[in-house]
Amino acid sequence: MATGRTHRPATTRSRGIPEATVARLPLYLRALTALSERSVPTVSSEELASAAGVNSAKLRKDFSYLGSYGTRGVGYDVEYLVYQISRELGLTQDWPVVIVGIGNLGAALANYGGFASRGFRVAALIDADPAMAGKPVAGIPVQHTDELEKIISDNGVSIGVIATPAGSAQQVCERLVAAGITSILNFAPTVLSVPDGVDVRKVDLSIELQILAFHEQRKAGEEVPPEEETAPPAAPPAATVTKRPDSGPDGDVPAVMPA
Amino acid sequence: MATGRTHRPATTRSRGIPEATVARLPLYLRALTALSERSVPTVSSEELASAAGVNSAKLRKDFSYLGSYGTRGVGYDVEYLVYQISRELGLTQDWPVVIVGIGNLGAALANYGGFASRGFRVAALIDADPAMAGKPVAGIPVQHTDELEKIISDNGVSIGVIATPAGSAQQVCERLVAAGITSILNFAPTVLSVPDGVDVRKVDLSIELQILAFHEQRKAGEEVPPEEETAPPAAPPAATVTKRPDSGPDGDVPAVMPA
DNA sequence: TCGTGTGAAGTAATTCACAGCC
DNA sequence: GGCTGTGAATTACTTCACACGA
Repeated sequence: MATGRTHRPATTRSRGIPEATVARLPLYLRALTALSERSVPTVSSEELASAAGVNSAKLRKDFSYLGSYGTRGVGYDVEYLVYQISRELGLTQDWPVVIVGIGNLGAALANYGGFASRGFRVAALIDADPAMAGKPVAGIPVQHTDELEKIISDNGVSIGVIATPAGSAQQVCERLVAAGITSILNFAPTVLSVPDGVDVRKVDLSIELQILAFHEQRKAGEEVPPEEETAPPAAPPAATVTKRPDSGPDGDVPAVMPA
Repeated sequence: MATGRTHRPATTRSRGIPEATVARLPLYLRALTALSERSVPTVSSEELASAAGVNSAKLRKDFSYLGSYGTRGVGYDVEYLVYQISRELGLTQDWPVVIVGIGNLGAALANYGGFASRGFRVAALIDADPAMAGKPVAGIPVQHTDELEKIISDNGVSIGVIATPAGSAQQVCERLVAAGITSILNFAPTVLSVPDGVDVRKVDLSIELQILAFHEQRKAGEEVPPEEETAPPAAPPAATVTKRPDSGPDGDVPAVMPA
């Protein structure tokens, strides 16, 4: 999962709905919306689960936390379920969001159609570069960071997206929080620290690739058998280094990587 | 968490390392790299955990799956740990990746520095639009989809990034897999189906925002107490609809949302 | 009869708490 | 004395399997 919460221990069930379930509701919603467009009236847990890429037991259990919205022997009413999930997710109102940091990524986010179509409205684009100020991106003029507090309070924004370089992210985060933002989606490759009551989710492209590389390496390792010992890596610290019995092939050279 | 695996049940412990631990290793690595740049020689689990945004018990447990790389009473040797985690993640080799779909997002990804700096090399950019062919993005000329198979086999690419519109994603995915790709990072808002042995991770911007909206709504709901009943929503299907005792405030109107 | 809804069972992840080593 | 490493306890999540209602 490209993501993770920060505050509020994952253990806290939000209104009794497990966090893992909440994370899947948008998936179900997307599948249901597609069915709705094709005017499919009802759907079984099996069909919907398959469209959402999960198994049907999980889906039924997930829905059971919301209430009993299906009909035994029949399935779920698509339109009704779309509404119930939308309401549960808070998508029956629209949420103004601000995007801070209008570089390549910020601009891509501003242009991303998936926001507007799901109850999110880009209320403002903010960048620290004065040269950007006034330039329209995705039809919205970029405003300077100086205006940040005013923009947020004037528009009643509670969700902020950080797409700045890592070095500025914490500072931007603090200004957002001070200005009243209580939910942050962070694309900067850095850990944000926020006070209690503020939610942070992060999306880190390089972390996702690293996780893939881990599994990729494993696949490769299965084909190539033992592999002869190469010179052991960087000098261990002055300590007895034990290794798990099942630990993998030794690599070759330390190769410390840049930031 | 912006993400999730697809095949290979999450239950499968890769070489004994829990999936949840693997997902945190890149986080530790990033924190360690920062310490390394500041020439900090050793770090305690407490300090490192705080820098990575997790608690120290979790961090120590995570490291215990890799081996015993610390020194009791002292902490962990930064350089050594950087190497060990890099090796575990497969980052001591570099991984060529292809990015398919060079729109706003694809271009942003191509320009993203975090890839190159961590062992990933953008081997090629691929787009279906003939008008894009030859145009350089991030210094790399875009190639046409026709070349996809050749590019992958010529460069021995095993990791692919899909940044196409949702409608083309599955088809692109199938071509990638047929050409030998075994790990996919999917930015298209769609569920990809892949054969066994292929890993998929997804990043969906709109899903992340929806999860934030859920929690945001909850916060708002805590302030506003009971709230008078509004007219009940969309006509329920012909069935007795039960609701969980603790279910939330009723919204107002169905408001079916577009795709 | 069919498919939902859900207790119960099973599995994974987290946290506790302390023995062991420096 | 301080901090790692790890079994044990806890909590969260998933899957099973079947009663129940349409």
